[in-house]
Amino acid sequence: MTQQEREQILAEVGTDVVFFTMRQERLCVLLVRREREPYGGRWSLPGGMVGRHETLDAAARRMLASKTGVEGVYLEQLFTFGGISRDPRGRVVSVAYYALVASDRMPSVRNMPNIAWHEADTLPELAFDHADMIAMARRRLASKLEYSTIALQLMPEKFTLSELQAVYEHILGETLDKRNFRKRLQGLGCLEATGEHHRAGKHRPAKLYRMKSPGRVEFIK
Amino acid sequence: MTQQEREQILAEVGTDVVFFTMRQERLCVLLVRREREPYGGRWSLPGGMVGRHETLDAAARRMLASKTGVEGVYLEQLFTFGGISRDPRGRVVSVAYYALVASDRMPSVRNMPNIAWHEADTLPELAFDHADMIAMARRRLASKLEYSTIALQLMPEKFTLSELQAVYEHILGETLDKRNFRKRLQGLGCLEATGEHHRAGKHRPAKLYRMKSPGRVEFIK
DNA sequence: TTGACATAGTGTATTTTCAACACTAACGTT
DNA sequence: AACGTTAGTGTTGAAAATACACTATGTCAA
Repeated sequence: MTQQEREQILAEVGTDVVFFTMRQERLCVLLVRREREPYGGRWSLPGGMVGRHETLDAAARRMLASKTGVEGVYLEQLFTFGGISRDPRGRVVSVAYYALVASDRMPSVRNMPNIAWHEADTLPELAFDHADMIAMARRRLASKLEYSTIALQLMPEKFTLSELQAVYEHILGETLDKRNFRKRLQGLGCLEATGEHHRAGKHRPAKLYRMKSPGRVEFIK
Repeated sequence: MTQQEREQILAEVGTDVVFFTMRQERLCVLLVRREREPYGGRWSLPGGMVGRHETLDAAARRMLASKTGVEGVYLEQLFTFGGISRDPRGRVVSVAYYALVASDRMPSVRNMPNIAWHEADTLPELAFDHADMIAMARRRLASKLEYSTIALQLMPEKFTLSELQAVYEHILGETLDKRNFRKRLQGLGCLEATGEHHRAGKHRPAKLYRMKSPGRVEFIK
């Protein structure tokens, strides 16, 4: 392989992260407003180039930490996007990730006008192929709800079963039967009651639960 | 970003393809013997660098075509491997794919001593992180058997239900009940009897089936 | 204090799906 | 014609998923 050929095939490798959280029972995605061209002014996913001495996972975590300061969240490789013209500046292959953060660990993005949580159902026009990435991440998330405990990564430390059900319903886009839902989730054996109660209005307080092994995602069935 | 920083983050992007077929009821993987260092003499997956003006999928298909001549096979992105030291020559990020080819379209690799099909159960020591790629591809293939018709991509144009069952059993590593298997597969509605029969020994001939939509992989249930 | 309201919490009956299981059919061979 | 070998076929019981409605416990206001 000549040096010239070698130049030919070098590319930039980036990562973009679809960062989900729940806010007011809505699934939200963290977006960053681009300052420069291309797509100046448009919203985009947090992302950037992978360092020469950095793994892909580490790069994705760095993207999150640099924009939000959060660490230790659930992160999973999603898909690698390699369209030839996906970045008008040149060939950039992007390894997309998705991440989940519990709503109580969700970083504040106030005072940062160029970083904001957007409802996943009503996204603005996005830069690059980021809309495709988000769509794929949503599909992956929804399908993982069916066979893993991944939804718990979106919950705060303590939560009620009704809140958990609302998360499932919102992501799946369908309503679930309350009794069947509770039977199934409690049957998994990865939740425990805290003994505390959550008072939220003029009605019966709800029991608070927590994960037995926070951070652990289990496959079920 | 300075030019120097830009150099820092350029990487080579390659693809490696885990190419499966069935031979004598065994799952096999196409391997290529490396001629040069590193890992000179070891077996490796067919792979190479992604061209500057080539999508990732196209690159993966090119790897297959250049080694085997086959085209139009089932191909799916598997995972992107980005370990820092996975290639001792320098930073190479590899987008791994896996591919399936029907046994009757399986290319001949005779007269090519450096290309060979190896049984997936008894692989030699492999170059780079290719053993990880194959292991992941096998897991993915096995799990897709459960919820898609992907196994049909490994079958020749016409096949018997017993042959199909043998493929399932081999990949899943467990025996299946004949009646339940036939009930399920025939119930999918993607097979049709050809009317022909397959004579193979001193016993009752088996009906031959074909896919209604060859090449199409459907999700089930 | 009591009645209205709102959400939490609970069990059973039915349907559907999955799993286990054994014999007859058709061909070749001796 | 009897034997060996694989093809082909239904039923039954168990388990899992689904559908479904009422009581419990708090707040608030009259």
